[in-house]
Amino acid sequence: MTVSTQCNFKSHLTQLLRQSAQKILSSDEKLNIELARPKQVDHGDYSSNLAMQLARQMRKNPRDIAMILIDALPDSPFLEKAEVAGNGFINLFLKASAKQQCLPTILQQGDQFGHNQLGKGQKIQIEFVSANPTGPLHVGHGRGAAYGASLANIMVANGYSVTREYYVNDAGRQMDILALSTWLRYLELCGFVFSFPENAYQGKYVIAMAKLIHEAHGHRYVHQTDSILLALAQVDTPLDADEQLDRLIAIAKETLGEDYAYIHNFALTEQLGDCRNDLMEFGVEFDTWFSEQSLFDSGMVARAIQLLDQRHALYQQDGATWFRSTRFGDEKDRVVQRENGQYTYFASDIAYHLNKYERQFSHIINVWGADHHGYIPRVKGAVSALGFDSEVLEIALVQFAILYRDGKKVSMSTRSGEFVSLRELRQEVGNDAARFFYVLRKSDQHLDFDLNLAKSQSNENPVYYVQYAHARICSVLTQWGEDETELQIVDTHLLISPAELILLQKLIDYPDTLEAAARERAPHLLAFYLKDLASEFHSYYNSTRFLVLEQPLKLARLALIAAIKQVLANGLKLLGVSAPSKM
RNA sequence: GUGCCCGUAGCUCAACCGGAUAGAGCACCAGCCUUCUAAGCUGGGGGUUACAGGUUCGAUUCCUGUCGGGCACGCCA
Repeated sequence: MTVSTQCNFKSHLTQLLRQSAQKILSSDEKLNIELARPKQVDHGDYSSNLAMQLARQMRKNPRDIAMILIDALPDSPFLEKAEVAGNGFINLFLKASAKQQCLPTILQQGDQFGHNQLGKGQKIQIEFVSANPTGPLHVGHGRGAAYGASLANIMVANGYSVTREYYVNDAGRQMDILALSTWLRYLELCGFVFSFPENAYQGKYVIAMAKLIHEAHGHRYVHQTDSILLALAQVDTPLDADEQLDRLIAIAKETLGEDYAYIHNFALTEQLGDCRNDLMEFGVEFDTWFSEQSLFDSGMVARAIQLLDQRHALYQQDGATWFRSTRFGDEKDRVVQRENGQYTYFASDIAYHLNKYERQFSHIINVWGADHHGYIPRVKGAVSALGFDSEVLEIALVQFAILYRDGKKVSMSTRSGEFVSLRELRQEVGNDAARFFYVLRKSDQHLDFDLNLAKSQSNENPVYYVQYAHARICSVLTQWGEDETELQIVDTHLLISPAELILLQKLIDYPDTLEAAARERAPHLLAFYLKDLASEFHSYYNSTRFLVLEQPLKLARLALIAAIKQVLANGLKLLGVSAPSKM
């Protein structure tokens, strides 16, 4: 790959420094040369601390080393000058012509500009959202969705072959509680009176499902209600609330017989469909919806546990089967099969990860809510115990979004039905604002989501700032009225004002930013970049007129803003945000 | 109590795996529309990076301790 095809000056200059260092150092050791973009313009376009790093082993003054390195730099058509500064920084200045020649490249590459082959087509899996299908997605899930979807797009742009996956917890107790809740609401609709259990699902959507069943099938699923009504009436029992609920579930299963599966399946299908639809509208799509139940049906869970047993990672105690996760750094061992013979959630998760590894991904990224961090050692431990490289598995923790309404924290609980749904949020602030807002901070930081602010006049939302820059450029190009493809071949050497050179450099930074966002699994870097680029553009817009009389100057400037438009659109696309041509 | 994450301007957040004078936005103050979209721009004030030590040429970043906040510590999922 040549410099001009990607405007990749960073790697070009790194190569120059490496060659220079190799001339000086006789030994052929590995050099970690990192070029930084200095904050101040008089520190050059790129700077290196290489001389300081070498100071100790060479036993020389960093400044002296820097001088030697600069003298040994190979010739480059792009390098204007190299200076020693500060304690021994090497500051590198690009020629204006080097920056200018990138414009045609950007315009010709279009929506591919910034993309690279870092991933070399390696298969990578990103599993995200994976919320229990027991109710609507809430704003916390929204963050995981926005993060995962953006990260997936970014990885694709970096040359990875990405599988987006949603793990559907369709096998556990939570689903039973949903089925029970639905049936009880249904019984209410059929005229039965009782107090609905507090720890069952309270949401209105449960009543809506019950209504659908009632409308379609009348009283068909009432069956014999004596035992359930009796159980519901038994307030004063020695059982605690959870045990009560389990008892109700058992009664429901017994009473409904084969019809229990219908209610269960109906609720699952309904909620999963709602979830899928919600995400699709949010611009979040998956390649695979992986069913937990399928792991049981296919015997995968039994096979995984058996495999652990063969590797002597299990033992029996108190009637249960335990996994020796303490061997792998966990605080305590974990049960995989209960005294009653039932597998735990952890058991199916082990099977799921066995399945993931058997699919041979080079990287497996699990996007989890930060409340699951305690779960990491046991899952990684299980992976190691199965004989796989646990480094392949990465856990990206996403902190929850904390909602604020009228300056007060909104408490959220799915059970009580007191939460703000993702759908509600999207309707109120729009998909674009929600997507951008979600990735506007580091994923492992708490996100304070001020509903009033998000709902209020949108000019306070940074997404509009970026979109506005795009729309302004579109407007100018429309008024120019000529064919944009002409701009791919214009002479750009007239772009020499400070603002123009800053903008050119900013555009050149885009591929580096995209690479860093992938390497660090950090979409927020892209969001911040876009804000910066938009800021530089708005400033330029106010200081410089584009549609001037001089043809060459006009074309050069139009080429510049057309390239800015392209990069803004490319970045927004990766974040799942639209790039409007009018606002 | 134990473990993990975090603590940066009044508020919300950055800071490119240890670099140069710690940066934006919001809010506040003062300016800019007969010229390509004012959802914009220009300028200004605002900091002992929670605190105390340590490591080194150099620390917001790494180590130790203290204080403060979040989360997790089930034969739940």
